[in-house]
Amino acid sequence: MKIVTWNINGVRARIGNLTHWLGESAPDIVCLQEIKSVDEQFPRAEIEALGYNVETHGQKGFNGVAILSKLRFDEVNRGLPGDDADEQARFIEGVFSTDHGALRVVSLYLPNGNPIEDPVKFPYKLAWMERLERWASERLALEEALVLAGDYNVIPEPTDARHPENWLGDALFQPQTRQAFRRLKNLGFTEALRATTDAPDVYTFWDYQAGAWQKNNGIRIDHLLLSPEAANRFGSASLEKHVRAWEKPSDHVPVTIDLRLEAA
DNA sequence: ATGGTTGGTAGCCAA
Repeated sequence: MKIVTWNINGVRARIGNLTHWLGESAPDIVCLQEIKSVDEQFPRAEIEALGYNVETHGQKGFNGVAILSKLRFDEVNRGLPGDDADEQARFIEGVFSTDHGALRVVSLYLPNGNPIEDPVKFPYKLAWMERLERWASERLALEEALVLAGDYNVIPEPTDARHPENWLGDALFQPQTRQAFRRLKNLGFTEALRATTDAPDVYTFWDYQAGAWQKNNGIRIDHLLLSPEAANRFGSASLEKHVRAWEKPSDHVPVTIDLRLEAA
């Protein structure tokens, strides 16, 4: 089973890109972030025509996440628990049936948090990470295959940036940010891409500005965390970097994992 | 080098 996370940076601006990629990559489950669309305007018909079930958690203008799946959804949950006042659409969970029991897949878009001096934005990021850790801890107790996939807006280590020195003042690379990500992982998750390779220069995002893609000035901020039950079925992770060179690309590329699971 | 680019939206904001 092929599961992918991709920050698409505007699903309506990228629908041709998305359907073409779905055709060539043929993923089973796709976690999208930054759909920048309300649910009513999500281009679901084009995607359903390719054989996918579509569940969205949209918002006007910004944010928004979705899960596309060839498997039928047994259950869908929208929003990260822990703060009823949080109206930002950054979290959706789907549950599926496989030949090895339940599979839970989350598409998450973790807050950016910049600028760090802002009285709201960076604290919101850290609070969101605390909520995620609490939620993940509860889900791990279920002892099911769980995949937390998304744009974490976290550069875990200096080797995850081409120029780490340029990110020292950035919310994506703050010590508190990195520590919160480590705390989450250390609950018992396997980080799929780093379980596959420890090579440097493995990036998932290149800014549109200043020729970042051409210079390979990237960062690795899109991650898939696997529960022990998912890690036991894990094959390998890979990047679909070629889509970054397409016309009108997203600034992120798809990150793909293979799990030895089949739809039940 | 405090630049540069993009999407969504309608003024700039978020990234």
